[in-house]
Amino acid sequence: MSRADTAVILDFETSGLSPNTGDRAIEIGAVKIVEGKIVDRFQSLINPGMRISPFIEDYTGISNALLRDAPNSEHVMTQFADFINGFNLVAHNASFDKRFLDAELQRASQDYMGSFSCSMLVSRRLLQNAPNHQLATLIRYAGITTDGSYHRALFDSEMTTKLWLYMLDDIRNRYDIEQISFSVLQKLSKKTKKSVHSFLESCA
DNA sequence: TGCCAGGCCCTCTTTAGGGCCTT
Repeated sequence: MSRADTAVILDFETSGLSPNTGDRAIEIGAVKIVEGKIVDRFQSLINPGMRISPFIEDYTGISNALLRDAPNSEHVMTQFADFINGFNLVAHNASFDKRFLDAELQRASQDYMGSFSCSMLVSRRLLQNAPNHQLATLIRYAGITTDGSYHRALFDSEMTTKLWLYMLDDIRNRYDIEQISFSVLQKLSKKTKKSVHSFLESCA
């Protein structure tokens, strides 16, 4: 059984919303957890080979001047493929990060074997009383302290990691499940809101 | 020329529309 508390939690900053319309990754951050403990981190700016918009400069705080001297995608993604090797992956709104991960890895002729789970989909099932399911809102809702700025890749992946571990604890405490498998979290995302409780009780 | 993401989820649904979430 592969454990839900052993994974790489990642986050991309990008030039826009879709690699299909020419957008590129400009920063990647990731946290590696093994049995609930942080064992490694990964962070790098990525030179996208194009100028990013003033909106993205403002949104992320990452400037064109910073990116000019950053390593290219092939270099960064080759290192990152090694970092995630053998691990399952988590991201907040994973469908977004998966699209960029796939596109940037392909450029570097790299691949990965792990499966993806989405902290946002899990939170929609588990934290149904949260005001919304934006990462920053969920962090506040969970009472997790912060000491940095959102919209940077490593900080967001650190926050997603804390949220992920908070939700695993929540499941353990509420449903008395000793060990949660990664596949249970993936299945949880596909349950209807109403069926979450009975599903988790059946896992206990 | 004009437009430009896409997957998930809810509901006034399923022959669809619109909000959420990510940058």
